[in-house]
Amino acid sequence: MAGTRHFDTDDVLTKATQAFWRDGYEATSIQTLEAATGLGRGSLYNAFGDKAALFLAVLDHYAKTVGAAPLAHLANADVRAGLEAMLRAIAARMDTPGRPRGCLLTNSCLAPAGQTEVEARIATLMGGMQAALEAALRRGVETDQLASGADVVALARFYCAVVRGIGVSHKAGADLAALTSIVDVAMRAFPKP
Amino acid sequence: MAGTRHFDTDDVLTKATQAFWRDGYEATSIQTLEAATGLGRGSLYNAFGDKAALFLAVLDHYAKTVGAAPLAHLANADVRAGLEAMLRAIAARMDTPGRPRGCLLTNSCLAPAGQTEVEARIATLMGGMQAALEAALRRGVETDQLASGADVVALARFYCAVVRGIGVSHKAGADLAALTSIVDVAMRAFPKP
DNA sequence: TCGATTTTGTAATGATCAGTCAAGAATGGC
DNA sequence: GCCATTCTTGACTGATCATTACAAAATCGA
Repeated sequence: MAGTRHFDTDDVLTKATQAFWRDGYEATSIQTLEAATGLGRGSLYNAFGDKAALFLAVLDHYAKTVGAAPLAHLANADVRAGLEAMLRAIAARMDTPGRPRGCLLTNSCLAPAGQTEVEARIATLMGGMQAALEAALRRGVETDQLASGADVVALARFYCAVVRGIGVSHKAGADLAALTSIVDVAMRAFPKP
Repeated sequence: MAGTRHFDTDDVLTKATQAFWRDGYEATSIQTLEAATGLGRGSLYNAFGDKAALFLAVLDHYAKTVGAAPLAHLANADVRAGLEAMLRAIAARMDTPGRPRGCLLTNSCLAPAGQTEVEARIATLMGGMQAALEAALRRGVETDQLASGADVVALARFYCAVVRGIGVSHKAGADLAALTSIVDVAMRAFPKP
């Protein structure tokens, strides 16, 4: 029953992402991944390498799909509106039923396996979001939507922290109404032009 | 070498807290706890029960010591000043060298132990902080420091999320300057009287 | 001083973990 | 149609895990 690959890599990564997202890196065993993906042990090791390498592939896949989607709102010409839309999109998507709770990156950031490479990748991917926020805010300064003295780095750090706080709150059981009320208050920290 | 207890319960709990805080519930083995506390396997099981029961004791010990300390600032008559002092104290304490990164409760919430009793305890302890914030903010409304229409529940949720976001940011590598800049921005969301 | 009780150290248990390996099976190039 | 290559399967390995059982040792009440 072999010779050519029996599965689609993206599909397997999506299923593996669900498993890691739901249970965390350490609590997700190879056996769990076999059941989640439908692949055998050997196929997983043959296609992705060891568990840490598979997790790195999962992190990248998550960042490209789930993580990147809300960032598109930052392209809005109105920086404040774009930021708010991004936050609301993040809150709304978290609430979709059947989806693992919280954010995979945030969850994994706090459950390090001692794998330095994994920690570095998480830091890189998280830094990407902060960089995107900084870029959008800097554009806001250039277009006079924010005062020229606005501390865009501090603002980016803050809204990054809010996103992470929303992830933790959701993981801890918060519902959509609670998450959106956090967004409401967070937007009051946005500086006037 | 036995007959009477050779250790102080609080001291052992403090050492066990460090271990769980640093590595997380699952990554902390009984062997690690033996080394961290200086106790043998038998003593640990005899004194605390199984690993989950020990972790519950650790969570309570953490909440009573590390977690409760910053909340004292909320007793300030000036609600806004008390809240800001609490946030700054949390940020400052996180930065102390040698201390495990992040917040034990937040870390444990995101890296679930699979034990429902543990998860329930974490939710309870986290809820305690939100309740303390709500009480302080409600007092602010009663003393006309906040407008009577202020949504104290939403504000409490928001500042709770900020604290969690600060914890994640610190775990992810943020330094004291970064954490305090998050506090600076967060305080701008506090409503004017 | 002596027996009952509690604590401690150590060894052993069964389960589960990540990772490996050899053999079988199906494909593609020729 | 055949061979080399690639993929899958399933059993296996050694390590580590939490937990228990048991015996030695030390204290306390009498």
